[in-house]
Amino acid sequence: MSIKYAILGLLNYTDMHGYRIKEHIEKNFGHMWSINFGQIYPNLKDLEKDGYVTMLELAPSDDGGPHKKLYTITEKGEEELLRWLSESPERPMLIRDSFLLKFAFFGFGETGQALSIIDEQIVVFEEQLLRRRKNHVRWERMGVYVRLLAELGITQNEMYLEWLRRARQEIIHSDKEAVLENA
Amino acid sequence: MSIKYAILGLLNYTDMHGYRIKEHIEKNFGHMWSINFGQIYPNLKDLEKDGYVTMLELAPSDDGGPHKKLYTITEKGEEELLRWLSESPERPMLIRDSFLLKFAFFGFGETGQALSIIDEQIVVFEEQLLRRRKNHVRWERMGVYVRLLAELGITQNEMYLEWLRRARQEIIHSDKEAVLENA
DNA sequence: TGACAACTATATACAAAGTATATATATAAA
DNA sequence: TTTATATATATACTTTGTATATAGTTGTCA
Repeated sequence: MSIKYAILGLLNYTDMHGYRIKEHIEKNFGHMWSINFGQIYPNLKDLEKDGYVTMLELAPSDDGGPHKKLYTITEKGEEELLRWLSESPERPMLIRDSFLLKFAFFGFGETGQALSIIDEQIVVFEEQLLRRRKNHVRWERMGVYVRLLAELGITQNEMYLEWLRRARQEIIHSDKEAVLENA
Repeated sequence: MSIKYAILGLLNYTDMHGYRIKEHIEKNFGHMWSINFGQIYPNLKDLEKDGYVTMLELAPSDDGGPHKKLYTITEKGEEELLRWLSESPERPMLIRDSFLLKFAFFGFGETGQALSIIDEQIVVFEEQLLRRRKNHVRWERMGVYVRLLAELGITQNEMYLEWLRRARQEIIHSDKEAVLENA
């Protein structure tokens, strides 16, 4: 239900076609948000059907480029976006993360395997943190809200890395204890 | 794909039926994870079809209670769980949160509305933090991994609350500046 | 120049995750 | 004894996410 509003929100900045929407999300929110064409095109159709956007079909000859469908938000669409903005968000966020799920069951497997997967995660999030810090400069000029979101991403990333490193240490520690108890 | 492994992991602790699985998740991970019967029952059927679990049908007369289907993990199921544990998690976590999405577009709406939604979020996460802290004592006895997960939840929650409060202040600040500029 | 890769662009089938609701029995309470 | 609540399963449906097909455009390099 919220993907429709994500698209509507982007179209409220500027007219776009599906491909451009994906590109925009990837460039600006690629580290914390991703979307697929399989979600974009059907949703654009629905938004048009509901009268929230209008579609202008551009034949290849019109601008030299490939066949495009340019979408523009309507007045009804803007109203709907504002209505949604003023509405309380449904339920609090839920974290669906296959690493954390795995982590919960690491006790059933071998400590060595757990540690090497944790090490992989540390690398992944170190790289992500670098990307986020690099992007932060660009986002600073895009208004409070976008800047604050970017800062949340960075803080959350730093905290998560700290936790991963601490987890690593504590797992090693508790493993040694277990070995001693068995001796 | 990972819900199957969540169920398999729980069944590796002890035999359960669908209703009990939901109850268990709600009690222990209800603040960070939720699951529906519509996900549990079809997945249990699939797991049985694939030979990862066996099912024992209990008629109402057998134990006095209502009709139950007790599921037990098989050796093949345990092997599959261990194989999955040793595998690198697919892609890093992605946060799907309707509040944060809304936040990105708050600039299109009125500052007052944004602030009141932020205030609601603060209340929600203050309550959640209390629940998490209360549960922490119970989780301390459940091994390193579960304890570390609980601690991640608490730290993440504290950090998020701090961010919400800071965001609130900075939005008010930048709103005053905007008013002055217009004057 | 002409073949081939990379990029732009849309579309659809499919799978997984999540929501809503229906059904039935058992137990507790009023 | 009726009613509400808890236990238990099932299924239809919606939303989200993945994979893949199709087609024109641009760039390149042999």
